[in-house]
Amino acid sequence: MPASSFEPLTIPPDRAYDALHPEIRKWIREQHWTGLRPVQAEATAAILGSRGDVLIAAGTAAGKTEAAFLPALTQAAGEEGDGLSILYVAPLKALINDQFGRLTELCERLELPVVRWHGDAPQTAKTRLLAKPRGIVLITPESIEAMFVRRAAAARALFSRLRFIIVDEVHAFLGGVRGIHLASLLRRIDALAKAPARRIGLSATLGDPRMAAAWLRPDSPEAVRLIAAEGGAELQLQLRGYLVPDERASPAEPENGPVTPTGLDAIADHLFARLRGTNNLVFGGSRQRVEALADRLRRRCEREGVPNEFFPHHGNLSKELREELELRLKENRLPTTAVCTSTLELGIDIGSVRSVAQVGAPRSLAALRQRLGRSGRRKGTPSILRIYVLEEELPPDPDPLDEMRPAVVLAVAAVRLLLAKFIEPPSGGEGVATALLHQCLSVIAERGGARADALYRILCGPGPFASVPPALFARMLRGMGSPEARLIEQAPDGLLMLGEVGEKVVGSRDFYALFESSEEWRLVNGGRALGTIPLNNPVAPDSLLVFAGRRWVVLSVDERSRVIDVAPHRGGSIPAFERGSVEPIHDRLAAEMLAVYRESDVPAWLDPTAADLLAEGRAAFRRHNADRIRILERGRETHLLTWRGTRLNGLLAAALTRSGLQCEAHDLGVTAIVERPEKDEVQPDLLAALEELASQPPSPEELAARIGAVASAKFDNLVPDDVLKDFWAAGNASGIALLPEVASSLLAAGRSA
DNA sequence: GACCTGCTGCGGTTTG
Repeated sequence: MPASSFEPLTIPPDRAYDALHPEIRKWIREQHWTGLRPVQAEATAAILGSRGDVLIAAGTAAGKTEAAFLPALTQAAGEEGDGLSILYVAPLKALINDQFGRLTELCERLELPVVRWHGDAPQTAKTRLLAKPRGIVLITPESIEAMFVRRAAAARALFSRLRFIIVDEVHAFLGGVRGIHLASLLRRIDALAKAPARRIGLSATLGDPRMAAAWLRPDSPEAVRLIAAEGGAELQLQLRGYLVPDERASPAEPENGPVTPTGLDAIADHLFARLRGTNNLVFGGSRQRVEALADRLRRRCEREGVPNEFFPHHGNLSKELREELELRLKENRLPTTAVCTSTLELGIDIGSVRSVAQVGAPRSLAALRQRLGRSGRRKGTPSILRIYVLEEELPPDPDPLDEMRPAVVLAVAAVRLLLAKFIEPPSGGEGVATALLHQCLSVIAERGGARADALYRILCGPGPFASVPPALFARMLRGMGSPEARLIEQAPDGLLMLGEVGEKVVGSRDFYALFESSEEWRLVNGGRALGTIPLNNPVAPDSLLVFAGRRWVVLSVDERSRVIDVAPHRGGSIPAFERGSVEPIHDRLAAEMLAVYRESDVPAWLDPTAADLLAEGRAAFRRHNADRIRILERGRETHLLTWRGTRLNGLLAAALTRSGLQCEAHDLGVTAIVERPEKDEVQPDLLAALEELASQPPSPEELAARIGAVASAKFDNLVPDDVLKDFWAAGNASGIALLPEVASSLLAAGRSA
């Protein structure tokens, strides 16, 4: 972002403190702060010394919230009613509650009301605010949506004079349907106001700040002032490898038998030895593995006769159990290790931890960074990261891909990119159609009716729907108004109103959030809620479960209320949580894996087993000549080594179905399964398919028509089929355009004889 | 062979 696009600051950062409200300066002195941190001084200068938007990107402990609020409150102080001064938007209710606690005292002194506005927040404060709207509201995107749909008049009264919109954890809104939703809501808030409010974004460290700036202010991202701070803690790092027996080779466990011993036992032993006595986070990768690890660690404590200090934390555990653990970490009185999924990644206040462990190779550098940021936050203490990777013992006639030890190589590649400070850009494309349909219904509900041209103008200017052409928009509206859909209907004067089905959709409690939620069973022990498991998980009385780090026997199952009553038990099987797809890896991480295979240096941060596995993988890579040859045959299967990320491999696999091939995408590329393995050549149709792909690639529309499952987001089933395919085609066009190049390089590199 | 996030308004009852 060129500095020349800004007007000069009227306040230099070293004078920022003096520009703050006298009452705030007094408050700062009472906190015994030695002064403003650099990020806070810069942000104060930018917010009080200019009129533009500001993006603050810094690590977890840099004091970002104060950097935004101290100057914003300085301007809001003394403002009288008829509208809010500051709207703060956060992705989590817990974050809103944290900030509320930190702001109340200061706002009281400034005589500014501050109100929490989310589903669990007290109603009385909301009602009081509506009587005299002023001050600060802390809110979730879904509650903004609800306000537009249910209390349009209140929305106008609250938002018409806003000075600032502060968005916390901006990185959590980039590249997802929830971010599209919020961006659209911010646009609609601006439309209510006499003058658009300034926007302040708070974010973790970003790979490319320009993308966050474009999200924050789509019509002039170049004018968003960026304030960035690098976290500088020393990093202590180890990658540990574990070789486990091939579980497919061993006979199946009898039902209700003991939990299969795996490499997790060895990992649990190491975690027990290293983490006991301090606070730590262990990221397990899946809820099932979190449960398995926490269970092993707890039993380990029992065996040693010491108090348990290892507890699970994931999205299926009840709020009570999770908050108990969060409080125990924050209070820091008893040593505590949370074994978690990504639940403890975002900025809930749990204090600093001694170390972070990652079980399984990291697949996202953005997430790895965020996780690592949880340790080494105090001055002079290092960040400690341990990565544990499992590989299976090879069968007598192994597959070349297994021989290449991809898990260990992926972990090495991820650490190299971590050290190179690479962070992947947000992935985009999905959910645009769902969000646009949803916002059309929402605007019609807000206004009690709207003309098509007004809808287009309100929603499709600069922002998440900017690239939607009027003709496609019109087709979507026509589809929504069709006799089968009945989402909307047109009055004789042309006004679009909600139709019979539209009324039902908008009236549902399920309308406000744009992400899916499945119905789940509640697990209860003696009246105490333990958490939930998905509905598709079959359980019956006498079934055994491992949940919340303990073993349970099912006492009763109540179909109607979806409650499972359980009691503690010794023995059990691990619940099979809902299975989805794998977490995608980025092109750059796949390319780094190739670099790791090609080179021969062994990083000092590998333990002996990891070093052996890396050497084994590299030897297999050379043996298969995989640097030169990218088409590897093995019986029925032909591996195409693309060294590309998950998204492109998925498109390649889909494109090859055009020639009748069955393909599977994975981390090293795509595997085609051919019909007649007795032929000792590559099936001519695979080579022909690649040649055709190189010379005559499918158009995005053609590929969209071929793919059955383009519907993935919440309201996609309400979007007309042909319209949905056009949105999919538009979202994937850039990836599809790369297919000829990928096909050509596969062919040029050659194939195994 | 994945994870996470959120939720109105009304009428009734209870409580300070």
